Amino acid sequence: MNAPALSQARCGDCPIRHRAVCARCNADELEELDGIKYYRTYEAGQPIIWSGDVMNFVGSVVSGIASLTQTMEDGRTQMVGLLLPSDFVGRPGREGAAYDVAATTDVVMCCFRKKPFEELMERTPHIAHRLLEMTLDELDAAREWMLVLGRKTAREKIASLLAIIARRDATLTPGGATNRMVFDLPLTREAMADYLGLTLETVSRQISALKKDGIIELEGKRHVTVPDMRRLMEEAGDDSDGGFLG
Amino acid sequence: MNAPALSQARCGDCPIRHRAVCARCNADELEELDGIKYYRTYEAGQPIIWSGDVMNFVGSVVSGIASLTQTMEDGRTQMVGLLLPSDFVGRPGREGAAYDVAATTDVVMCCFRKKPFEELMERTPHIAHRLLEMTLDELDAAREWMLVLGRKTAREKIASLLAIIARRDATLTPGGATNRMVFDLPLTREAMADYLGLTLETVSRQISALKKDGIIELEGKRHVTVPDMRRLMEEAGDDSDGGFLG
DNA sequence: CGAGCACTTGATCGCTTTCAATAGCTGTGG
DNA sequence: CCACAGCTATTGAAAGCGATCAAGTGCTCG
Repeated sequence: MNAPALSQARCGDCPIRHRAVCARCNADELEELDGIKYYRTYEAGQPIIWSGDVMNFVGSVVSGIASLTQTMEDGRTQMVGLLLPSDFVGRPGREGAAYDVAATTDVVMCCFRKKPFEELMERTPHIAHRLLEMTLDELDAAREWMLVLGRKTAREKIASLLAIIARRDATLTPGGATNRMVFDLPLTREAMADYLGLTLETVSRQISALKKDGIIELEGKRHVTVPDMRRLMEEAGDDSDGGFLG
Repeated sequence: MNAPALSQARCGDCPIRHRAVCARCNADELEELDGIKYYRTYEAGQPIIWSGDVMNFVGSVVSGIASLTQTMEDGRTQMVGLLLPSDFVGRPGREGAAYDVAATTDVVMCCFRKKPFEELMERTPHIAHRLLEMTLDELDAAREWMLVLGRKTAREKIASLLAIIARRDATLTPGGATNRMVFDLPLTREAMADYLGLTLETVSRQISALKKDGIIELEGKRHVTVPDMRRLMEEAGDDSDGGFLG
């Protein structure tokens, strides 16, 4: 993590410049954002926000992965979102946080104090418009996940998760989407279970089964090779390849 | 259904005027909307939009209930949203529909041709801002539902659904939220199953069980009395009363 | 009166959970 | 250097919950 370097970084050099909430901003608007932004870093496993807390800031994930989770009184937890670089955290116009946010890997956040950001958004349609677009995308993702949670088998759930991670990796990697994909799992078995609505034992079993059937290859616990994405998509129960390949 | 009357209705008299996407519009803006809007009615069971179709319009549900569903090739379906009066249908800035939309009860929609609406939105922050707000609310609802789908038991799922319907009824009814609630189920057992990620047999069994245990009373198949909302909320597994009562 | 539909109820099956033991890895301290 | 604690992950055996298969009820409508 190069947080110290980042804390002086200009928005123009920002790695998520073209995908985050500020994607549509012009030079003047960026200048304003520059004035109210600050960076924060979190180590893997650390909480970022507690559900119910007053939100003093909103912001974007610059690097690393964070998770959004809900917990019931008896301890059952469900991950309701995975936050990747450029994803937005916090809801303008609301006081308290609705979910727990935690760093899954080491995370760097670009934060804005909430009030100034809200004021800036009021008079900057570029930001409001981009935020609407991002929120609609998240809503689509959440609804896609509802199908996974409600109707897919354990094996299909695992395959769906691996496919999503592979796809996201493809968008960040030069070379992009190919039929053979190699990536590292950013989640523990328990985090995968929380995301998929399963137990960690079932996750482990199904990963072993996919490995035995040659759908995936494992090196260590986290390094995954998918020799044939098409087969993985079939296992996920998605129609055709979900648009993964051209 | 009084669609003929509605087709001449002015926005000022609209029953969802203060909650829909046009909630923040001033008189001039309403005038513009008035010019591009038209009403359409759908009978219970009819499709409104097919997933993948080109969307020619967007719009608001004026009365009745519509459902948003996803379907896998093998026929498994998951409802991903319930559209109530004032809810918005369609996504500005996207060509095709992502989900099937169908009328669950008889439905009246206030429609806008997509292009003119998008243009109007570009120069009307009041609309864009309200749409962002509504989308954020829907995202919260979707995430709450992810917890239901991923982690709750069949009995808790049914209780959660009944609680949500009761709560929505309370917001529309004079008198509002009380500890004793009476309402009609707007969904068939099958639709409830699709929403909850269950089979219709399990839905039926759990409703019978809740009845046997005195959590609910049934008159016919659809008319529900909840003698004690607190008990229902407990069955749903929600912390305390979910803010239902003051 | 019979067809069609929504719903209920029963019996059985099987997938996922639960409970439990073990393996592999990393870091710490004797 | 090895022992041991602590953590993540794997694997096995048994239990339970919801799905599946199947029959039957009650209602509406032609």
